[in-house]
Amino acid sequence: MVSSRRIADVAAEAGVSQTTVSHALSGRRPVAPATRARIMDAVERLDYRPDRLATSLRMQRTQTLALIVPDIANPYYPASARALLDGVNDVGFMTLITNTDGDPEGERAALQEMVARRVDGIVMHSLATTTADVRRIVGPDLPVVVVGGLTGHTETDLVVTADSVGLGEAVKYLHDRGVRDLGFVDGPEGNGMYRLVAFLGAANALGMNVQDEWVAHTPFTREGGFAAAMSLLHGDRRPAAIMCANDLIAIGVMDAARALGISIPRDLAVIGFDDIETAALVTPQLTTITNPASLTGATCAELLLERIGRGAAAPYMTRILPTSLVLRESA
Amino acid sequence: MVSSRRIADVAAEAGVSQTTVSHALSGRRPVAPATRARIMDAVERLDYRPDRLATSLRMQRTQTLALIVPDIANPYYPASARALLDGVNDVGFMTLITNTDGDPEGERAALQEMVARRVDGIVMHSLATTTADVRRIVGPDLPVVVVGGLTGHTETDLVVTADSVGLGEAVKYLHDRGVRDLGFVDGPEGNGMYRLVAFLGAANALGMNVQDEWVAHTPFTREGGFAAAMSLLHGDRRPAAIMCANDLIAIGVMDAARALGISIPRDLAVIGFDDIETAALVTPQLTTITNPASLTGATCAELLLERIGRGAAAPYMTRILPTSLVLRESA
DNA sequence: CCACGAACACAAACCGATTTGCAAAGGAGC
DNA sequence: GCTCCTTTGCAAATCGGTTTGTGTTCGTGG
Repeated sequence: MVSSRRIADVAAEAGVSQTTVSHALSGRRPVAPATRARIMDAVERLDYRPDRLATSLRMQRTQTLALIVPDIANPYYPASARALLDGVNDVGFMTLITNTDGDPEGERAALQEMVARRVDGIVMHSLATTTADVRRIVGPDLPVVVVGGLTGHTETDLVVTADSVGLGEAVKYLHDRGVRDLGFVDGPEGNGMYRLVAFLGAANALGMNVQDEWVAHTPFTREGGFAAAMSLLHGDRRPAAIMCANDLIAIGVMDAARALGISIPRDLAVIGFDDIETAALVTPQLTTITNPASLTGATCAELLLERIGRGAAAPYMTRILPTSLVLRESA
Repeated sequence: MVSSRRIADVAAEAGVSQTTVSHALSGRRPVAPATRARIMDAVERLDYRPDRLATSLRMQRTQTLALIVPDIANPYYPASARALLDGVNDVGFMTLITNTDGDPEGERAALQEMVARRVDGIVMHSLATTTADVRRIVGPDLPVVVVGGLTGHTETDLVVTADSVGLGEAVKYLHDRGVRDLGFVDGPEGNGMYRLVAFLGAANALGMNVQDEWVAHTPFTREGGFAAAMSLLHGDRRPAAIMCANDLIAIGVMDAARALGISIPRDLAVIGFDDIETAALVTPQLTTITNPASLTGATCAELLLERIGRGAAAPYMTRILPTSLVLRESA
């Protein structure tokens, strides 16, 4: 109630030394039951709560994690963030969240700031930074989970979705329905382009026709998808289907089709990526590829806690999460 | 790169005292340009970055804020959070985010934890705690902005939306269209029920017929809305319109109507609250009341920074943000 | 040649906790 | 009644910075 109490106040109130209070609270050394009771009583009376700052400085751990995302307002991230927060709150961690807008410089700055704040671990949804870059910035010992990087050689723990599986399913589905002319609207250039690459691989494997002007880059937003599709659909020959790097882009593409009087899915099939909640609510309902956001967040929490428990020496871990095609109305 | 450097290392590298390094970096005392250059050089070479923990402990400010929300995965909050984060990042603040699920005990625990972590300020979307409770928990001096509490006597800074304005518009709109029988699906009982109260006020003023069994409480989710509507629409006499405490509930209500073969808006009008992005994408498009999420977050940032600048003595501030009816297809 | 100011070093206090080495008190065993 | 051990408490060092008071050195102007 009054100004915040220090451990010395508690010691005075209980008539013991600071040391004894600390030991009573942490249990690192035995304290007589009667003494402990007096101390607890004083703690209660003074409404004492240890300063986590001082504790952190002394213990060299902050019980704090960092979550670095491109944009928390992008509907994919909140679900993932929620699962992460739930997973780590149980063991007393709080989480600092920051946005980078996918900007490499922003990602670097965010990492440095988090290091300076001595977080115990970082979860990063990286678009523009490799795990090697990350490791170089944060130093060799800090637990880091990168979401969505490249598998294979990695210098952080990794959670990836098997995008190529879902994308392959989707391309095959379109192929089976007779589609041959395919477009793809990717995120901004230099975002890693994993999905574009996986898409092109699958499309090539089935001999699909993907013309260069049917591949566009745009921000991961509804507006971005709209703009990209408007120019992409204006050529004299247009693709029979457009796949997108996320659902918001796909919704924007559907906006554009509507604006141009193109019927979905009859004249144009549209497939998104992520399966955000909205995907099932739009008209027509969006056919998309599930990207298990909540599972991703929970897996990050698991990996990070395991890493914190095992130390930096243990080999890096990679978890691959499944994706799959969800058929609805847009394709 | 190597393990993290301390200020003493920089002092040694530059051949000056620790004191001079600190002064050079903070500018609190003059340092000769040549010396400063040597120091900056050493900082660069060693990749030194001051330990924010130690600085925070000494300076008694953490450059950290807390954002306490019921559920970051609820689509209303991310937009608000993003605006808040943007507003305070510019001045070097990072933000701890935590979820309470609207649980009073969770809200109390979150507040206490944030106080123990010595955050410089708190933004709380409160459902179950009064500003007086908050003030008692955090002590008299900590800057706090509560979103969505009761205006009038308050013990924190306050950002509220003028819910009654939008609700009044909506009720009047329905009245003008000849609707007399009205229902309301509110959030969980004990959530403050500001919207229910405002709704009832507006409905009474126009002589609407709001039967007790047409008012329900349910979680702020799609599933909650569905369940509430299923039982609400089962009576032998049902309302001609249902208004809801948020859009997710409203979407659930529409699910229920569809399941029961009730046509919207012909047989039942549905009006939501918040105008989340999805509202414009569902079918039929949801008529709802705008709740300017992004503006709310930005306003919280402003208020908090102003409060931090002015100190605890300045009188509490209240900002009232506009809401208004957005006509779409569901009513 | 002296006075004065600027630049900087040095040592120490401080923020608020944890942890260690050491000493005192108390009980058990003989 | 004495020794030995266990239990418990105290003082001080520590985490890594910031800040202050004092002292030293150097350069400049009178």
